[in-house]
Amino acid sequence: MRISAAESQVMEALWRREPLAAEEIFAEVGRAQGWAEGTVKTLINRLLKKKAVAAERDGRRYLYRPLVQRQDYVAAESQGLLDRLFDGRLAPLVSHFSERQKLSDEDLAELKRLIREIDNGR
Amino acid sequence: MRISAAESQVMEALWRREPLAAEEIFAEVGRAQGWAEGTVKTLINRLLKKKAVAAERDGRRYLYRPLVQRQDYVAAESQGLLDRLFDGRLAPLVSHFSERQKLSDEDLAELKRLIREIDNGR
DNA sequence: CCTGATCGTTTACGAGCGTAGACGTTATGC
DNA sequence: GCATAACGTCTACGCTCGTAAACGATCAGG
Repeated sequence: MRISAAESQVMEALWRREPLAAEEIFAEVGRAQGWAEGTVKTLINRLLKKKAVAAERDGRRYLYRPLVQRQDYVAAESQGLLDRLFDGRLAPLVSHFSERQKLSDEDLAELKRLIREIDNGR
Repeated sequence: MRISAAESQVMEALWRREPLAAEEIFAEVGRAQGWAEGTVKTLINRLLKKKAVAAERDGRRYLYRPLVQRQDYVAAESQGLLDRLFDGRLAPLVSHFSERQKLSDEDLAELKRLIREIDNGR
């Protein structure tokens, strides 16, 4: 079951801190997005139905936890993009950004460091 | 104006070869996707309304050309993903894939070559 | 000319999404 | 105990998408 864009905002809040009550989720993301409280409630409910979050009672209210891991969500989204646009390969994506002058010196340095690290681990 | 997933299939066909008639687009992507011809016609029309493709008459039919460039589409999608999930930076994305064992030796080699290239250009 | 094939245009419909109000239930302070 | 505030649940509505059929115009062959 797919997590929509608005829903992912709620998930991000839960991935940052967990568990959260509806009120807290609203404070974390709803307000920033300009959402009414009802909107946040709907999103939470849809995520519950999708089994992306779990609820545990806490007195009069519920506390919510993510069931889907951010890792997995990020992996699915990234792989999807890579498959759709870059033939499933990473290098063309990096290449794309470098061609668009979207690679700062800092990015480049980070990439180098990263690659050295990976090399060391093999 | 956003290009949807199904619509992007049509765009991909036009990016590969241009211009194309509706019939050809259907042959290129519709059939592979298991779409009926009507479906392809709808997609083309929506893309026309979105000004993502242009039509020029060719006898009894139209030939379609992309108005949006693949470069731009890819850039928008990629940047969106990066912003949403990786704080707008490329290195964390690469890092993500390496952590998930999604980097083959080949990928790694390609990345190295790429970085050397970029370095030479600076 | 008329008719059928071939295009494009219009209409349709259910699902998901963004957005949110209405309604119901329950705990709690007076 | 009762009114009220605080939660969660249910209902709603317009829009986009995926999917496609129906309809209408037009060209070509008989």
